[in-house]
Formats: sequence, C-alpha cells, structure tokens
Amino acid sequence: MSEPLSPSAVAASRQVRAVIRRLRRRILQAGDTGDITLSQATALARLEGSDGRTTSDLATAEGVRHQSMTSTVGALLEHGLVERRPDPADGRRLLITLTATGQEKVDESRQARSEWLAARLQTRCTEGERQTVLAAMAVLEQLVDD
Amino acid sequence: MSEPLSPSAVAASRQVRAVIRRLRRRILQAGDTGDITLSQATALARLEGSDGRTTSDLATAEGVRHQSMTSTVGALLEHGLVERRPDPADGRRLLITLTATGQEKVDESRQARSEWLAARLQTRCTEGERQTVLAAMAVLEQLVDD
DNA sequence: CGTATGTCAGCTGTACTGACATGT
DNA sequence: CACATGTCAGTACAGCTGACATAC
Repeated sequence: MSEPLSPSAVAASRQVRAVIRRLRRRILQAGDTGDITLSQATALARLEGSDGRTTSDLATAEGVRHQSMTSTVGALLEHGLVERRPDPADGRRLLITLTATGQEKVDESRQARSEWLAARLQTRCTEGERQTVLAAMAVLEQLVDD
Repeated sequence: MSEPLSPSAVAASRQVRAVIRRLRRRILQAGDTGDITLSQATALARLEGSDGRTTSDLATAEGVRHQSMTSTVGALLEHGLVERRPDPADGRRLLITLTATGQEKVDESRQARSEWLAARLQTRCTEGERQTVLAAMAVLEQLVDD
C-alpha cells in the first residue's frame, strides 16, 4: 500500500488526468455536426466494413454498457442509418449493419473532417508522434482492463 | 484543407477517444468519495490559494458558461465547501472562497483520484511504457491548445 | 443606455443501474 | 439452471440556451 511510486508513474498519472479532461471537453465541444450526435457517429464508424455486429459487441468496443449502446443504436435506426436482422445461428442476437445512407454518412463525416481530433492529429503532428500516441493508448487500455 | 486523413490519424483519434472514455469512467469510480461530483471537485481545486474568485471568473477558467458554473458553485455552497461574500468594490460580484472543510476536500480528492492511476502505472507498466505515455500526453496537450 | 454578473428554468447528450423477457 | 442478449424505465451528471433581475 505504501510502496514508493516511481517519478514517471506519478508524472504520467497527473499528465494523463489533465489531458483527458481537456481533450474530452474539446472533443465534445467540436462534436456538433448538426444531425447526429458524436456517440452515434462513433458507433456508426465502427460498423463500416462489417457483416453485422451486435449491440453488445459494439458496447464492448466502445467501452460502455450494452444498455447505453441500445439507445445509441436505436437513434441510428430511427435515422435510417443502420438496419437490424436476426442472427440465424443465435436467436438472441440482432445483427446491425450500415444502410446505404449510413455508409454515405460515414464517408461524409470522414471527408468533411468532422472528427476534430483526427484533423488535428493530421495537420499538427508528425507520423512518429501519431505512432507514439497509438502506442501510449495501447498501454493505457491495458490499465483499464481488469 | 481537404487533404485526406492518414490511417494513423484516424486510428489514433479513435483510440484516444475510446481510451479517455474508459479512463474517465474508471477515475470517476476510483475517486468516488460519495459526496461531490468531478466538476465540483475541479472547480473546488481551482479556488485553492485564491482570495476570492467570481463564478464568471471560474466559468471562463473552465471554459463553460457562467450559468453552468452557477449550479456547480451552488452545490459546493450547499456542501459547505465554499463561502461567498460580496465584493465591496463591485456590488454585482460575489467572491467565492474555500472553507476549511473545502480545503480538506481538495487534498482528499486529489489523493483519491490520482492514486488509482499512478499505482497501476507503477505495477503494470515498464519504465519505457511510462515514458511512451508521457511523450504521448505532451503531443496531445499541444493539440488542445489553440 | 449598453454591458457584466448572477440566478432560475428547461433542455440535450451521455451513460449509468435495475428489472425484466427471451434464447442458448 | 446459469449465462448472454436485448429492451425499457428511471436516474445522474455536465453542459447548453433563454429569460430575467440587478449593478456598473
């Protein structure tokens, strides 16, 4: 319990907390694209190139509860951006796929640089810096998992 | 302007967003002292070492509307963590200061929230991984600044 | 008067927990 | 039976806008 923490652990902890607070605010602030919300757009992007993913699957990928993803997917359904069909192999599952409109939306978002962070990573970072960020995210992701 | 985004920019953007969502939830969970919320704790921390700041002042510092800060400060008042006194020089202003209990809370919250992440960075990462995280945070911090 | 400060009410976005039905 | 999937209801948090009073 009172094991000494290395300077880098303390420094990294403080830095991570400060950065995620600021990043989160900026991302949410820049997230108003008009018609669909940020969490909807994020889930939509994850469906690209998939034959069908379940709500629970998406929830795990996004790190939220499956109940939360149900409402996100529900909004996408109402917008006609995704459709559902039952999994013939497992009656509990409903497979979510992009509709043609949904696919257009994904392309549109990407083309229009609706992702504030992606645009900044592109224009204000070197490839090496982006690789560093990716590596760090892999490290942090492990820490979140139990 | 309309340059295509590199794969690493798109991948890093997605990863960062997923990781900050998970980290934030874990940090909230770990720092849950049961009484005050994260935004309250953040505002409280900003009052440390101050002779008195206004809600508008705090709102600007946190990058939120003054109406939003009013409710945050209101909660802190109800908890007895801050107190208000009118500014003798300007009748519109109410100066907010920490109470003794509020100062205790600042220290408490800071400890509770930073320990979880620091401990994990210590026990589950190598020194090299911690340096990678620190490097990535420096990169991301630049992106938040205008 | 215009501007700044502060409050109140109502809304949205996001994600949570709990309870429940159903299918494997 | 336990477990996974999905839905619905209710709650919490954090921010927003609009309307208003008050003080400079």
